Amino acid sequence: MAKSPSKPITEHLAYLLAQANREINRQLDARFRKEGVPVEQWRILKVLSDGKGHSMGELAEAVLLNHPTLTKMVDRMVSDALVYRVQDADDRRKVLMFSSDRGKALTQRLNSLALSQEAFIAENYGNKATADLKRLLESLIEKAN
Amino acid sequence: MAKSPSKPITEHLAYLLAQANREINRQLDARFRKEGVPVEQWRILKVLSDGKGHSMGELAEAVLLNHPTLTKMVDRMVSDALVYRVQDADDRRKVLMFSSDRGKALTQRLNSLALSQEAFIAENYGNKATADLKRLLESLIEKAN
DNA sequence: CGGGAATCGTTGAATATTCAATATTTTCCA
DNA sequence: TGGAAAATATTGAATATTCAACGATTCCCG
Repeated sequence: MAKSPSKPITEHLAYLLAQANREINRQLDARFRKEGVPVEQWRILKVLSDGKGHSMGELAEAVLLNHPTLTKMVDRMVSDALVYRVQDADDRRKVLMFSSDRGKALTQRLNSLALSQEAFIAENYGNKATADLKRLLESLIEKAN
Repeated sequence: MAKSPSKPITEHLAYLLAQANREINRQLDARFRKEGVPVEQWRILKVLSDGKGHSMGELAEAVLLNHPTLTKMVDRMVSDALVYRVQDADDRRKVLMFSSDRGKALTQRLNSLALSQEAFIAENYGNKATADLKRLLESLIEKAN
């Protein structure tokens, strides 16, 4: 009996997700390059763009970063005057994050870069395929939790 | 006119991919935990499991790592006696990587953990959905290059 | 052939991330 | 009420990744 060949790595869902994620993220990063902002900061700014004040825990969850990483990234963003911290009066363990005016202006520029990427993908990849893919991903994420 | 709400981040393909990738990778990492091996090392071992000898460039491409990161990860794996380097006789700029016996044995254990994850996903998420998702991802990856 | 340009992999320094431990505040229940 | 346990965010040390520069080899073309 020959050695079992075992499924090639390119057929594993985990690998396909990693590859697709890497590629799409690279393209988005390239668009953000001229603003000098990593994708994670866009996510943070976007979540904060409702003006409401989000705790670090909420943020970490929403932007797919763990706490210490987020803390340090926020430190940098505070240095750049994009966001600021306010201690939560109701629960003084918490810190509420807000976007500054400068942060809001940047958010709009980044949003438009991101939307243009989405449009580009939809165009090259097809509207239906894009919609189907999104739906399947949402459903996978929901099941996986 | 009210401030435009702009598309929520959870509707961006880039975000959905990042989220799904993160979740699936976490689960896989948890399974690999008892072997103490990160997912990237499994990818490397898997590519090398054809016994053929792959250059660092090939490997970097295949396992979604950039060159310096791969070099250092391979250094660690050499220390652990999982893989070894051989200078390519035909092109002495190149280094060919091979899996050791110890590496091959580990690969098999990891493969079976990975397959069990795939089975788990297929079961919870549905065979059809899984197949559809894979197909769409493959096609996205192809288009994106 | 000769030599400049390209390719391949590694290195060192700078940067970023992670893990474990900590400080602070709140919650809960005995 | 008192105090142990839980929740929240940060810190510092250890680890990993990235960027730019380098050394070695091969390619290519004048």
